[in-house]
Amino acid sequence: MVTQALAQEISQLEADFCFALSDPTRLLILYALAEGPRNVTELANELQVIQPTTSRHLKVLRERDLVYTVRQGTTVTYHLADPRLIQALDILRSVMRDRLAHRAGLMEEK
Amino acid sequence: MVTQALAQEISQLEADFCFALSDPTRLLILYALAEGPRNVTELANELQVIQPTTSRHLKVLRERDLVYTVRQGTTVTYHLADPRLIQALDILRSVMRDRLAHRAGLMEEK
DNA sequence: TGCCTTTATACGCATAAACGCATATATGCA
DNA sequence: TGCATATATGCGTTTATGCGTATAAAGGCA
Repeated sequence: MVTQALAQEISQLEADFCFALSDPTRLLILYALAEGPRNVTELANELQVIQPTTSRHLKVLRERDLVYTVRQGTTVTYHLADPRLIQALDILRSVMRDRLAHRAGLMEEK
Repeated sequence: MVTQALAQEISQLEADFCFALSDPTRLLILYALAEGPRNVTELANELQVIQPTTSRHLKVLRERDLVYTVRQGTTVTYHLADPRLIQALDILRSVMRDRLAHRAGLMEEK
């Protein structure tokens, strides 16, 4: 089937997209940017992560267009590319909460 | 702040949750299960992935409670744990589509 | 018990990710 | 040009991941 190869290709792209979400620091960056644009130094201070590490995480997000940048002199301000990212993350978070609660409930019964 | 440590812990959990979504085969498994429960052999055949690999991916999903299992004799049927997972993935997919279209538009202009 | 089917896991290999450190690059300004 | 600030990257090390092969474990049934 042609559709099989296509589905695999789309899944590859989507997995790569999700990969960007699979790091706690990157998630914190996205949540911070959801409240407003930040430059690299601000993010590093806010998240208590050293600047090179922050910059590298931002690169991962930037390469996948989850964030975009605006240069103002020497500072680079990062913006969340799409608020729906937060919407999707919130859904995942509530699913996760329910799954954890369900698991905790199972533990009590035993 | 106490909230800082808490936010980091939640982000760690959420990142771990997202990690399960960061592999194309696992995404295809979730989409397949969204159409109905499947056992391991069925999934392996459907996705053209050998059985041990399929089983390993299912373990990743199972450990995070994205899927749950029902045993019937020797066969183990996997179920999607929460339809909202697909909802979140669909949102991510549409964000991704828009980002790719945006990127393609930028390339044309050049 | 012994065999068959289904599913899970151990092992080894190749590859990729994350991080800290040092350093390079870019921009503004004196 | 020279210096300072802000950001990005190269490098080496440690750790994690994905995969194929072989094999183990679990359950049904003769």
